[in-house]
Amino acid sequence: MSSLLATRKDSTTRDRLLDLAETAILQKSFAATSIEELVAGAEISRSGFFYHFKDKGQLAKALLLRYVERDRAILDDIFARGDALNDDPLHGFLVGLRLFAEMTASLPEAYPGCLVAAICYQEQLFDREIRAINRDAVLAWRTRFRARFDRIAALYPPRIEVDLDDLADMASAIVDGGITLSKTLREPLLLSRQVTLYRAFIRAVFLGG
Amino acid sequence: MSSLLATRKDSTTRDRLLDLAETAILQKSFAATSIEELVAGAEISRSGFFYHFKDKGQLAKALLLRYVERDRAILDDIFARGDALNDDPLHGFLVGLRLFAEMTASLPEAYPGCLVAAICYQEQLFDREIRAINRDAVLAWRTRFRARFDRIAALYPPRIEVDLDDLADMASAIVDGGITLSKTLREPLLLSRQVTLYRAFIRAVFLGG
DNA sequence: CGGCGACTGTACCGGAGGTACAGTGACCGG
DNA sequence: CCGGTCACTGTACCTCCGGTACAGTCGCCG
Repeated sequence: MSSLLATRKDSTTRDRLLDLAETAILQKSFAATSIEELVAGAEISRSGFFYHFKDKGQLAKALLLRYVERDRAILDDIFARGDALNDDPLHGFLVGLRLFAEMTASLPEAYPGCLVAAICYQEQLFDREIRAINRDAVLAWRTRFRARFDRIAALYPPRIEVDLDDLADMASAIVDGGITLSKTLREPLLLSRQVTLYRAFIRAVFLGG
Repeated sequence: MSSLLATRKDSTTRDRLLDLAETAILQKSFAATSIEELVAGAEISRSGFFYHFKDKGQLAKALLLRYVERDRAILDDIFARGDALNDDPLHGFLVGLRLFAEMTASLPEAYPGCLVAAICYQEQLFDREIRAINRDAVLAWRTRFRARFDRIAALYPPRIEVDLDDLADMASAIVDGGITLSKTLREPLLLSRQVTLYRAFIRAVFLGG
C-alpha cells in the first residue's frame, strides 16, 4: 500500500510509467511508444512493467481514466472561477471560456494533445471498455454544457435558432479539431483563437451581434 | 505501362492496395493495418507489396496525396454548385455548406474519417514529407476559405468582430472535430449537425441574427 | 520468522516490418 | 526471333516488439 515511503524516488513506479507513457503517446502515438522505452525511462525491468499492467491495453485504460478525470477537474475549476466572478450563467460561461482560451494560449508548446482523439483513431487496438470510457467522457461534456445552456436560454432567449445539444457538442468539436489543427500546422495559438471564436458564437446566440 | 489490359482484374494492383489500405486504416488505424492483410486482400505476395511501395511510409504518402486531392475535388464541386445556384458569394457559400451538410448526412456510416487527423496523431511514424503534405492541405483550405470571406466581407460588413483566417480555420476544426466526435459517439449525423451550426455562425457573422 | 508487495532475470514465442535476391512469364520494340 | 523491362513470385533471413512463463530476490510489516 506504499503509503508514505515509496521504494524508489518520490513518486510510485506506476505513476512514473503513466507520466512517461502520456508524454510519449501524445508526442508520437500509442503504437510508436514501446514498452522498452518506458521501462528504460522509469528505470525498471520489462517484467516490472507487466507487474503493473497486464498488457499495453491496460496501460492505455489507466492513462485515459487519469486524463479524463484531470481534464474534468481543470474545466470544473475554470468554469467555477467564471461563475464566481459573475452571477449570471451566461456571463459566467463567457468568462470561463475566456479563461480557458487564456490557459491554452499560455501553454508552452501546443496543447499537449487530446488523448480522446488520439485513441479514437487507434480504437481498434483497444477493447470495448476503453471505447466506453471515451464515449462516456464526451457525453459527460455534452450533458454539462447542455445543462448550462438550458439555464442560459431561460434568461436569454436564443437570437439564432440552434439545437442546444449541438451547441454543447460544438465545444468538444472545436477543442478536438483545434488541437488537431494546432499540431498539424505547428501553430500553438490556433486552439486558443478557435475557443475565442466559439465564445463569440455563444455571445451571438444569446446576446445577438 | 499497363495501358489497356491490366495483368489481373480490372483495376491496377497498386490501386487495389491503396483502396484496401484506406478502408483498413480509417477503420482501425495505420499501425494496426498489416501489410499481410493488404496483400491477402489484393491477392498478391508480400514481395509484390514491396515492389509497389518501398515501405509502409510510402504507402501512407501515396494514400494521403490521393485523399487530399479527392477531398479537394469534392469540395470544389460542392461550392461550385452552390455558386451556380446563386450569384452572391455569401449565399453561394451558405448553399455550399448546406450541400456539404447533406452529403455528410447521407453517408451510410459515419463519415469515413479524416486521414489528416488520423495521421496527425501518428505523425512520428512518418517523415517530414508526409507532415508537409498534411500541413499544406490544411493551409490550402485556410487560403481558399479566407479568399471567400474577403469577397463576402466586402459586400456584407461583419456584424461580429472575427478574424477571417480564424473563421476559415474553424471550418477545418469543425469538420475534423466533428468526425472525431461522430466516430467516438457512433452518431453518424453529428458531423452534419456541426456543419449546420457552423453555417448558422457564418450567417450570424455576415447577416446578423 | 513468515509472507506479501514490488520488483529482477532469463528464456522463449509469434507476428510485423523490412532486406536481399534469384526467378518467371507476358508483352513490346527492334 | 531476341532482349529487355514490367509486374510480379518465392525463399530465406533479420530485427524489434508485445506477450507469456516462471523462478528468484529484497525489504518491510505484523
